[in-house]
Amino acid sequence: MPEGNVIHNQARRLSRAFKGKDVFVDSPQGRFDAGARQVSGHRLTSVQAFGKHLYIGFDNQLWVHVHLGLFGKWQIGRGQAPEPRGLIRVRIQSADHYAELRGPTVCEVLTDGQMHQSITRIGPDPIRADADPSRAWERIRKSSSAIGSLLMDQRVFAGVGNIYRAEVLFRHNISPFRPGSKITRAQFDAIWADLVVLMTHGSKTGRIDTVREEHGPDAMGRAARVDRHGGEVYVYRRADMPCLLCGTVIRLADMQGRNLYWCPRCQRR
DNA sequence: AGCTCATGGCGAG
DNA sequence: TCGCCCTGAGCTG
Repeated sequence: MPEGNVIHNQARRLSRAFKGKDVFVDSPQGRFDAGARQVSGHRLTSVQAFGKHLYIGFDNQLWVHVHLGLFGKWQIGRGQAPEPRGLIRVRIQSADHYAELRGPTVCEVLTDGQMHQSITRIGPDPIRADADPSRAWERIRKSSSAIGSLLMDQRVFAGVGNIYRAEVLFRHNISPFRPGSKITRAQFDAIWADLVVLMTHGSKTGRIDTVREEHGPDAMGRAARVDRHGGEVYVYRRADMPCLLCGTVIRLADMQGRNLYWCPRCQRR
């Protein structure tokens, strides 16, 4: 259940384990048999992350494109792969590592042309050095949609998910309901710069920590929330608990089918 | 055993 | 906006 930071983290780990190696690829579950056959036995040449999308390249000019969706999970280990347990869509094995993929929403083989076509549909990714934030700004400044929606739109901010959305808006005192057109250039620049720092950090740790040092464990005499995913956050999954900065009860609403958390006092329209 | 929930995204209406 | 797809964990009985 990953946001872009986790995909980048896994891309690095997959690269370290398999890049430059001849790999055996199969699908114990069977749903990716045909795809696995197209790349198995080939040298794995590249692992790229764009937002929440992962592309694994092989020396026959084919890519395996993976999107984990809400349930997908990679498990990477050293040594021999264990007996398959549960539903394993894809398994990659080299002489000394193995990786298991479960529950992805997308798992498909792409040609080189299709892969490049695919990445043009993905917006700028704050974790990538080659990202162009002006593409995001151009969409936001003329949009009447709520900024809370725009942050979740992968054509606007690639890799931002429900946790970063809630947390970055809290950090900038912006209501998730404010329309994109009411976001100033300075606010956008600050949000983007913050996402670069937060998400790059998150890609190294594999978790999402957003609480500023000065608001650490003793803010208002309350411990900052350590969420189930392992990171320390201000508002995410803290509905009905007091805001760490002002004590107001954190609110929960449904925004396009996803849980939205915010502090109605700290975050202004 | 069965239900609910989750860091996502798509297509139908 | 809704329903549906993907899987497993953590409850409840």
